[in-house]
Amino acid sequence: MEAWKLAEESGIAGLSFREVARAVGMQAPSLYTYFDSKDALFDAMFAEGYVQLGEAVADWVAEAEGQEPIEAIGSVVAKWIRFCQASLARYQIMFTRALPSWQPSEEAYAVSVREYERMTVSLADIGIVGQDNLDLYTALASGLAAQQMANDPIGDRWVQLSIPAARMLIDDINRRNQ
Amino acid sequence: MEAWKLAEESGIAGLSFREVARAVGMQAPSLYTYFDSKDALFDAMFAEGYVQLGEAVADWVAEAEGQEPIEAIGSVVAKWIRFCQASLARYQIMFTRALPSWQPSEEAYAVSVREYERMTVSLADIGIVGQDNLDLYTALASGLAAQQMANDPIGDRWVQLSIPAARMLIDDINRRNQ
DNA sequence: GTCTATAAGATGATAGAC
DNA sequence: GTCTATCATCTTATAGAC
Repeated sequence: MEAWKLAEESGIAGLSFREVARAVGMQAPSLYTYFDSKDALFDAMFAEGYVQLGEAVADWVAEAEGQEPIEAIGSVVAKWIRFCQASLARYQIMFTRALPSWQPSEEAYAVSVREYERMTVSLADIGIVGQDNLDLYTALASGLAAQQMANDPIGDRWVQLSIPAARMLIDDINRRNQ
Repeated sequence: MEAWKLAEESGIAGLSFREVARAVGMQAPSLYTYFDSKDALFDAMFAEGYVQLGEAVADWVAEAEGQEPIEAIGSVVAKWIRFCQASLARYQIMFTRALPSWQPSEEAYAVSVREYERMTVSLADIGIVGQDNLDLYTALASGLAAQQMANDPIGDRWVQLSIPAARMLIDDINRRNQ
């Protein structure tokens, strides 16, 4: 999908249907054969982003196999932040409300829900269960990513805090479970 | 500033200079008397957002006077998330890279730095010092806000986790300081 | 300071030929 | 399926009258 590259410069909200057509060697009307509207294009990008995330997470989880919970979570979060950094546009459409007037279709949304549910299974394996704990986990991870993207988009200032953050969370959960 | 209202519907990236002029009872060319360009308007909005935040934070800190660190931080974070929820456009321009091709001017940026430094002083008062601890704090707070804005923009699902999150952070810092 | 008029161009989307 | 041509509208920004 060429659209990702084009959306990097001015953000997902600045993406032009015409430009996407041009980038794939078409005129704009021809692209309407593949996408009914610009919103349908956003929809495809949203779903594709979650498919990419699903494949990546499978690898990350496999690589973390056998590690202690803190290292496992910390390393997966660090890789997830890198995944966000790899594409601002993808990050914006998947995880923020950069396009308030756009909503994913039911089908596209279902893809993201499936990915969330897979995440909850992985987290349950290492003892993170319950909605509040899951919400605290997503807040911590997305906060590291948000700060990294906003204040150090090509560096690793918050990436480096992934392990300390994971330790903080795991210790907190263990303490409350005593 | 009428511009905020207009930017809510389609996000800060969808804000139109023309529309802003209209909303304040002017034609677009007249508004150029006050702002040299659209970027200059963004600049003024960015700076105004930080002025509003500064005033609000002063109140929040006063209200938290005498509370224990956990309650003090938790209540300020909860109020900060509400501040973000009050305006998506303000949240986007102040805390995200929703406009990748726009950068605040040096003067506007200085306003945000001053606000950050005031925050570090308040946090130092309750024992949160050192860049890593500050970065962990901003990650935690901005993560709660990011999840709230993206997944429950008018609710309080992550707002309610402000105190538990503050407890997690303070306990973690205390443990490391032992 | 504010206006009308306009430049110069982009946008999403459609009609209809081939 | 892809194209040219076009619609209708939007955009930022400027020139110049009052």
